[in-house]
Amino acid sequence: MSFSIATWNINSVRLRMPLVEKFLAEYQPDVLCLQETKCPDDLFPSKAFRKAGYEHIAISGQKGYHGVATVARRPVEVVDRRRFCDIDDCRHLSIHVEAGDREILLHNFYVPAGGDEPDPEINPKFRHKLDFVAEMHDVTAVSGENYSSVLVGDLNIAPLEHDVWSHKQLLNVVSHTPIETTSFEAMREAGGWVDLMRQVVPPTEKLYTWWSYRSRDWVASNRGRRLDHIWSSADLSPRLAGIDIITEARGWDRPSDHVPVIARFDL
DNA sequence: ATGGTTGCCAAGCAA
Repeated sequence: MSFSIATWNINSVRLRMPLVEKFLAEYQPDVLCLQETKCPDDLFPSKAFRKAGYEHIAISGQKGYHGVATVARRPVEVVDRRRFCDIDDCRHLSIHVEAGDREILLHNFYVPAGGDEPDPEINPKFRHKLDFVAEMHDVTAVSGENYSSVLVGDLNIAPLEHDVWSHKQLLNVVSHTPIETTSFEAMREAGGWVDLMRQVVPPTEKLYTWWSYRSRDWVASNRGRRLDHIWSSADLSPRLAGIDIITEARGWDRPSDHVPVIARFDL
């Protein structure tokens, strides 16, 4: 059977619910992981999700900032809402979901953006980001005979040279500094995670999931970055049927600055 | 080098 998982930093789920509905109707992923919902749990638009066929909803939200949610067309069981760096931010949610011949442990992450100054000594937000990634080292790709792991989210780091529009010009820009990209890749490899987007698209090819709001014409300038990621345990990688980056969503009315990414599996 | 935009909510802060 086919099974698909989508991830999307929505930048306010309530404001963009019409776009979420459009996306779900058009692409019908089995599971959708959202980040930056900016919505307390009691105000989450559950009704609209149920109406769209996504009756199973796990949320970890707070007022105004951060927040993650995982919605699905089949039952999900919350495994954990982990706190990182001893801060109460809602940046992680993990669930179990049945998919074909196996159970999947699915992590939904919103890694701190890190502020503007890429120096942990003077910028506490950058320090927090580095500490957060360091703490992610013990989030590992657990797998067994009928058990696999997937990790998705807005990880706010573009690790490879062609994950940004200009490697040279972004080397000192938060999201692509060597200290971030090195620890990010080390963390991914230590956890046993496979970068599924790069399994499909060779690292020599440009690949973006985010385009800044601060540009007159995001299409013409095309100064994107790959900040959103889908990783899996090694056993799932041969079952990947494809990756879809829904770039057109950046051009929808009042869009998020991130676009959805979908991984399709044959299970 | 700087400023560019958006969303939170009603002033700046975070991204």
